[in-house]
Formats: sequence, C-alpha cells, structure tokens
Amino acid sequence: MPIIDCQTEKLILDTAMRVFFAEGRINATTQDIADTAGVNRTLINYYFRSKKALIATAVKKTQKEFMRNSDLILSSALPLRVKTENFIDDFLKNQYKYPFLESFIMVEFTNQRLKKNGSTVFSIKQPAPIKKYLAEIKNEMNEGRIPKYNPSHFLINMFSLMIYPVIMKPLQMSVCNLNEKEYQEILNERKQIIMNILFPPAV
Amino acid sequence: MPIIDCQTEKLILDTAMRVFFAEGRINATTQDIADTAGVNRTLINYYFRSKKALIATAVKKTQKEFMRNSDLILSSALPLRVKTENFIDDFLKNQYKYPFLESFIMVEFTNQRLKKNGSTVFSIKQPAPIKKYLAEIKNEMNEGRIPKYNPSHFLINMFSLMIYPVIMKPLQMSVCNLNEKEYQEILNERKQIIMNILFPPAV
DNA sequence: GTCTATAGCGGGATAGAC
DNA sequence: GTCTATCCCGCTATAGAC
Repeated sequence: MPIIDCQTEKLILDTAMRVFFAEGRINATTQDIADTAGVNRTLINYYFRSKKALIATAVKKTQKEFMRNSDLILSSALPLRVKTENFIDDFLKNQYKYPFLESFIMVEFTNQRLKKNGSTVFSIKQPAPIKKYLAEIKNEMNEGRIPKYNPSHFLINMFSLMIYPVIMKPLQMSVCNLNEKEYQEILNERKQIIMNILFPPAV
Repeated sequence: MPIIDCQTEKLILDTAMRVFFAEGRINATTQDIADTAGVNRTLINYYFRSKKALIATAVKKTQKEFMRNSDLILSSALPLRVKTENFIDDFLKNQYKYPFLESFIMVEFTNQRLKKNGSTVFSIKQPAPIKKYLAEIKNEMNEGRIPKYNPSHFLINMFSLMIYPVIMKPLQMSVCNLNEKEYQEILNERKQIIMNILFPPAV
C-alpha cells in the first residue's frame, strides 16, 4: 500500500548510501540493500535498472553532497589559510558521515580500470575550484609564506592526512595499539595537526 | 608432466601475489589466477584447500617480505632521523613492488569486520619494533627536536603520506590533472617531502 | 507500483579417473 | 599431481500476475 508516491526510490537510494558509504558493507548485495530498506528486491531493478546503475547514482549523489559547501569555500575570496581550514573542517565533517566513501570509490576505480568495455561510471575530472586553489597555493609559495615545492604535493599531503587515518582506522588502531576511544581522540586532533603541517608555524 | 616437483605450489602463490597485490585485480577469481599461472584451477584447491586460504597465505608471505628489512631498521641503534629515512626508503621500495597490498588488506579487513564467524585471517598486532620506535619518537619530542604531540600522530602522518598517494594514484592524477609521467615524478619526490614534514627544518 | 516465480550464470569446491 | 566432470550455491535480472 503506497501511502506516499515515489518515496520508495528515495528510500532505496538513501539505504544504499548508508550501507555502502556509512557502514562500509562494500560487498553488500541487492538483497542486503532491499532487506535493510524493508522493500522487495525487484524494486531495485524497477527503479534503477541494475545494481551498477544504483551504485553510480549513489556515488554521484554522495559526491554532490560532499561538494555542496566545499566548492563555495574554495571559490571564495578568503585568504588561503582560512580557506584551507574551512575546507578541511567541511571535508572531515562529510567524511565523518560517510567514512567509507573514499575507499569504495577507490575499489570501484581500481576494478573498472581493468575492464575492457570501459563503462566509466567514474569520470572524475579536476574541478574548476581546485584549479583556482592550486594557483593560490603556488602564489603563496612564491611569496615565501609556505615552503616552496610542486603545489600538487600540497593537495596530496592534505588529502593523505585527512583520508588515510579514516579509511585505515582498524589497521592503524592495531599498529598504534589504541582502542576505539583513544583513536577517536586522535581523529579529533587531526585538523590541528594537518594545519600545522600545511602551514608550518616557524617559516 | 611435472618436470620439477612441488614447483606448482610456488607458481600459484607467486601468481596470486602478483595478481592481487601488484596488478590490483582485487576481485580476481580462482579461475583468473589459474589462467594467469597456466595451471588447472583445481590445483589451487589441491594445494591451498580454498581461495580464502590462498589469500591468507599470500598476504602472510608478502607481509613477511615487507618486514624482512624494516624490522631490522627499526630495531637498530641509529638516530631517529636516519632510522626514519631508512624505513621510508625501504617501505616505498616494497610498496613500489606491491602497490595494492595496503588497499587489499584494507578491503579484506573491512569485509571480515562484518562477519559473524570471526575467521580472523588478519590479526595484526603492534609489532615490538614499532613500540620501541614510538618510545624513541616520544623521547625526541621531549628533547624539543621535533614538535611535541601524541606520538601516534607521527606514525599516522608517516603512513598516510607514504601509502595514500600510491593507492589513490588514479584519483589523485585526475584531481591534480597530471599524466602518468608527471605523477611518477611526484612520487619520486615523496621521500624528501615526507622527511621535511616529519622533521621540520626550522624547528 | 509491488509482488512471486523463475531463468541464468559465474564462482568455489569436490569426486573420481588417469 | 593433474585432469575432467559435476555439484551446488549466491547473486542479478526479468517475466508476468495482481
């Protein structure tokens, strides 16, 4: 009995996003999604045609959520340091909501790379705000306010330091011999650590 | 016609390591492994009982290769800075050989986390040399030679900066708008970049 | 729009001949 | 040790009734 029309599609999509990107059930089947959502499995095919299409839609929508604020932040006229701090803040908050998004994309990317029939679900290009941001980094380096090297390293360092500790959480907990609570405290300190690396206080 | 006795087992194992960790075919089937090795698929079951057991063996052997030198380096009496540089050198060299090992372990770890029957293929514990290394980091911080914070951040930063740029290579190439050659040059510069972050020149 | 039933395949594992 | 043949299961997708 469909009380609210067209709501099932949204329910399935939201459930898929939660299962894949929030809970990290990376190999979840369509049956798993359907059960979690409390709907019949065939409805997934009815609304999204195939599992692959569902995943593509879910990734797209989640990335859109991610970029909603970050694009504005990167395009703003704020000084680089403030802009970067805001960006990191926003990114970490999104990542807290979907901790497995990055690793999921990585796996899909790695798999798709090997297929002959290049059904490129992911065609990530350099977003325009990133280009602008890179130019600003270069400028800041030229003015001697941050150490000078290839600006790509700045981006790579930033993403490395934000993403790796989250996607490798179970491993790093073991390596550092920390429990859940202790590691969470570490994660809470990350923003400050990262800022100090990207903008060394002494220079 | 078995010319060399017991060589098939090694061939299968080496092929699995190559396919999984070097080529990154993370979802490769036993048939894929067998075809690549040029042997019959049933031989995998004959020698390794199951696919899962094959993977466990492959991971174990590869990790052992990884740790062969690094344990010696970390346990040595060298000063922290030299020791760290040697460790990074060794780790990056291994990672160049098996670029997908870390992401493979991450995925397996993530999946296994959800199973009820906790057949823990991976039971990574904090190795003794790491414990010693952490103590040395703390000591160096107390002497004011590197910035003072929770020593776990030092480890997390180091591994983040080494591993992320490799496992996320395709994505980062897109984000930074770099081609294969350009990104390779970036990777070659990583050691110096990482050392400057872990041991800031100015402080 | 939602269900049941079923097709179809791809993958892992085993039995048994050689 | 190595092969062929076969079994069985889990998963995706579709046909068709309601």
